[in-house]
This record gives sequence, structure tokens and C-alpha cells, in this order.
Amino acid sequence: MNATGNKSIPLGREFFERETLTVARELLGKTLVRRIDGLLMSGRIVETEAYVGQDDLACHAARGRTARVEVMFGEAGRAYVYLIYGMYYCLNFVTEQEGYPAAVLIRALEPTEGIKTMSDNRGGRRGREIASGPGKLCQAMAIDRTLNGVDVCENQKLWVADGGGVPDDFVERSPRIGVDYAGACAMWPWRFTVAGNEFLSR
DNA sequence: CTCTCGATGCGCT
DNA sequence: GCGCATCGAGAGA
Repeated sequence: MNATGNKSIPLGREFFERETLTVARELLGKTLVRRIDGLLMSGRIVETEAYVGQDDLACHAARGRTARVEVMFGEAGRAYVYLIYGMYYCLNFVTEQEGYPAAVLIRALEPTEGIKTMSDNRGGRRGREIASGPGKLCQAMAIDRTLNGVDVCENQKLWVADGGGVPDDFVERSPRIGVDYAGACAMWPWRFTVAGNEFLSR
């Protein structure tokens, strides 16, 4: 164990049980870890978005409690993985109290370990092309619907480790990407990024 | 560099 | 049927 935390120790449930905006902000700088066939991949989280409750028209749960979003209503610390545009997956972590639908979307990573594997999973793309987007990072880490609902506080295949944080001076907020359909909600500054980071989406 | 557009499957109307 | 919390190829500047 050192100042940046131990990658083998998952963040506990209390981390995810807080307000979604807090979790989204605090996830910046943390390490997303994926283990598959004994192989370890990891990356520093540099971009997140908060999706909060049924009044947030951009939140999948705004249309009610359906089978797809059931996991969002569940226990904090679960992964919510869904298919988008028929071909990409997006990874979220469920937040807040059971019964309240909210989650944080992981939008971009700065690859740190297992970069070769992630690059291969991305068809040989390198550097910022590996994980600078929610679909890209899932492809890089081979994250798909089989991980939907897993408890990342108690899991051997997917978890979040400490890996340090980001000072307030380096945290920027902006409107969420790709939610123009959500009316006024689309303008809320619920996207969190590490200022000036090379590995952000877009 | 920027912009446009097609891919592709599933949940919901 | 419609539309989506996306991405990358291709065209043009």
C-alpha cells in the first residue's frame, strides 16, 4: 500500500452510496481495473457523467422502472452496462440508496496497465485512441453485458481502486455529451473532466 | 483539421 | 417501427 492506493483493493460500497455528483467528481483520478483470464488491465478515470433520478430526462430511469434499468434502482456499487447503437457498450456505476435510480457513466480512461492487450482489443489503435470514449473503453477492456449487475465492491473481474484523486483546480464541469434530446437537462453541467487531459473523449 | 453519415440490435411505443 | 449516454470512414478544406 502506498500514497496512490493498492490496485488490488476495491473501493467500498460507502464510496458509491453518496450523492451521484459527488461520486462522479470523486471518481476522477481513480483506477478502473479489469481482470480477464488472469490478465490485468487498468486505466486512470479522466471523464465521468452523472445520471440522477427520474426527473433527469437524460437518465434512462426517467422512463420508469423497466427491466433494462432495474439495476440502477438497486444497490450502490453495481455495474450498469448497456448496449448503445446496437454495437457499443457503456459502463456505469450505480450510486446512492437502493430504490433511487442513479449512476455515473465512465467516459474516458488514461490507460496505465495492460496497454498492449487494450490496444489489441481496439484493433491496434494506440495512445488516446484506446479509451477516449465510453464505447472505446469498454471495447478496450472487453466489458459487455455479462458484467451488467456485478458488484464491483466484491468482484474479481472488474473493480475501482483508489489510485489517487484530482485537486479541485484540475476538475472541470460541462454539459453531458449526446443527450440533446433531454431538453433543459441537457445543459446541466454534470460532466466531469480532468482539465487539459490528453485522453478525454471528443 | 472539420463535417457528414452509416453501422447495427434492442427496448420501448 | 423509432431512436439511441457512439464510433470511425471518407470527403473536403
